[in-house]
Amino acid sequence: MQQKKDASSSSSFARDAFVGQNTSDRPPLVGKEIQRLRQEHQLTLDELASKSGVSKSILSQIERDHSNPTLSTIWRISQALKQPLVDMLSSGEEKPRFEHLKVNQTPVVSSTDGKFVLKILGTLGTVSTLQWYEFKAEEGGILESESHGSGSLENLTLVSGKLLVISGTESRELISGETLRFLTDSPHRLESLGPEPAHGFMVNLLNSNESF
Amino acid sequence: MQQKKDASSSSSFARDAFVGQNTSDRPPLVGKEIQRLRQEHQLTLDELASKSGVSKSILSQIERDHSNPTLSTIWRISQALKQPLVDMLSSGEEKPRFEHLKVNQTPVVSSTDGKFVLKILGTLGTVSTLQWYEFKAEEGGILESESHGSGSLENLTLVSGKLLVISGTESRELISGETLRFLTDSPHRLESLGPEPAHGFMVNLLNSNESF
DNA sequence: AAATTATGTTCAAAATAATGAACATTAGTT
DNA sequence: AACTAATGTTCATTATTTTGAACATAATTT
Repeated sequence: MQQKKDASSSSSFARDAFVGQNTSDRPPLVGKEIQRLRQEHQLTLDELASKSGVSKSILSQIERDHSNPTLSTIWRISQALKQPLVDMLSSGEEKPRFEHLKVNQTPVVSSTDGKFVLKILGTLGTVSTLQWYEFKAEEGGILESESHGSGSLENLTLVSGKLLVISGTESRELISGETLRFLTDSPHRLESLGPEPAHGFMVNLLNSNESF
Repeated sequence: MQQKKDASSSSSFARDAFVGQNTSDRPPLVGKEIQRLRQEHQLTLDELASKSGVSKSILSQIERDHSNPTLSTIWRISQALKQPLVDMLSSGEEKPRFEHLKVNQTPVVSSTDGKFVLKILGTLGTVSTLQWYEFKAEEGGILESESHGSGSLENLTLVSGKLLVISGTESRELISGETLRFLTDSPHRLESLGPEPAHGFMVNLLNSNESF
């Protein structure tokens, strides 16, 4: 049965077509976003239609969320607007954009004598493990670490002070502004040489196969 | 006209339905990914059908990429599989372009008037792309950045000063010692509020699917 | 091995997305 | 104000997706 068209089937779409069993949430409404992008590109419906190969009429309906576009259709539109398909779809969804850590929420590790303070700024664990830190160490402050495992990299930047780095049998002395990247597949040690406190950043990549 | 069905319209789909004018690339093939997820959840087609409200037959066809699903359909499936719709779609796309970033995804670090200084401390490119920076900005210094692409994360720690962060429509104010983690899939902007210079550290992960 | 069950695939019908042409509306000109 | 051009919306038709039932196939039980 061909049933009623356009206007009627349109409004029925918005209300009926999406009543799955997830009544709470609904599929992303891409209309607004597509319209925004099209206007940003200074395109008319006709122009976008010819660029994308999607008919003007369905574009009009999609922009007003009166149609439930096909994957292929959304994709052709996203191509014409040079927008990653995924971004277009996620634009509507409200996602947690920010994670704000207050001062006292930042984990701090310090050496036994309190002279070497390490602040854990962040961790990512998807691919391989990544961690980064800020450290401050007064003269004589020492940080001893076990091996982080084969293929682990430590990236150290000294903002101020002087720092002695010993990894395995080798050692280097860092001065303010310098960066050192080294393997941490063996025990290693950082020592603030003073006299001013050492201050810097550190990025650690564990178990990667990154080479340099 | 009802035309040929199933098997025939199926194979015709794969070849014909997608011949837009973007002949080079094609919409993501979600079939494999959906099947993988369904099996991972130990669900049969019948079970997924009743969970999602999408008929078994169309599930079968979608999994074999013999149908061009509707946004609403993909969404209902993604809900049933507890998978963010966006992840499901991007899985098929060739996204492991580990090393090679396209132009529009290359972070534009614009230090406009010299009041905002960004020091690139390091880069790693094996898994996804990782970069980290130190920044210093006197009062009024502004750093404007384009989107770093979908799934990009910026991790900002402020050592001293005051910093205003605007991403999309949201904004946050950071004070000394605080850390902010936010998505950078849209243009964003950092502004030193002064009076003392803002000094901090930034770790950017591009094209990850890390969430928080 | 036949029967039963579980699982996935195809069929005909129904619902709906997509198309091109006609229509409506607004903006700009004479 | 009427005319024209530009842009967006609705209409009738066509093409496809989606559905539920029938069918096919593989796995398990009796």
